Amino acid sequence: MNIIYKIYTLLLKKYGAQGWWPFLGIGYHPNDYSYPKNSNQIFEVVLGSILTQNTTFVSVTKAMNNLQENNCITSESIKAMDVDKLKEFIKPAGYFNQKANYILEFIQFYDSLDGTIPTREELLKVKGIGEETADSILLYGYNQAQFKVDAYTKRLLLELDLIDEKAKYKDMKKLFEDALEKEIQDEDKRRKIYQEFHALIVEHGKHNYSKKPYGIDCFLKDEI
DNA sequence: AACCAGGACGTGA
DNA sequence: TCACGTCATGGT
Repeated sequence: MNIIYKIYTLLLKKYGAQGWWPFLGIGYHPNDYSYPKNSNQIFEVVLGSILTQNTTFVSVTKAMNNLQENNCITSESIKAMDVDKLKEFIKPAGYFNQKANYILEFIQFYDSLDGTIPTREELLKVKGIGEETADSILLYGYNQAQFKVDAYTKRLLLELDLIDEKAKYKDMKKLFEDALEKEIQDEDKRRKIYQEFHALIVEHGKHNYSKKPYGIDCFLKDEI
């Protein structure tokens, strides 16, 4: 077992399945990786992916609830509403001016897809979708085996001495994907692990890599 | 009161 | 390419 996969097993043992997505309604379903099931649910994941940029889960949940309570959780309903209303609903998530525009930009792109699955390159051309959001959309929205890297991931890798400071997003993404491809051959099984792994890193990150100095009580340092 | 959150973009060097 | 400022609300 390589070190990356070992980190996954250790995190899973400590925190259990996180059951990320959906944000809304029925809530999280640990060990259920079947979401989303239709176009509206895919769009809901995109909304969450954009709103969650540099913001906390709780703030995004407020924004998502605002949207749902006003029946504005679909791309069609958002297109039909006033932009200022949209900004008002998503305000708790921060950067509401930018994010409102990002959402509208994505809807144009989403309509042009006509139900087909976008490539990562196509997503990256949409204003407001960077590497992490693209991977989030593909991984949790389209159930594609794309590993998502975030700030916690980099801090963890740094603290475990698996990368250096100047490691870039693609370097870290490749580190995880190469390691997990060797361990897990079945792509759909791997995709489920990608989904769970990132959620586990966030959970571990909240506890150990949120405030400096990072990782002082990180149990992974002793186990690896 | 400073710092950070499930980041991305625009700018200048 | 890369370092840096900006975007903004909300919790600790």
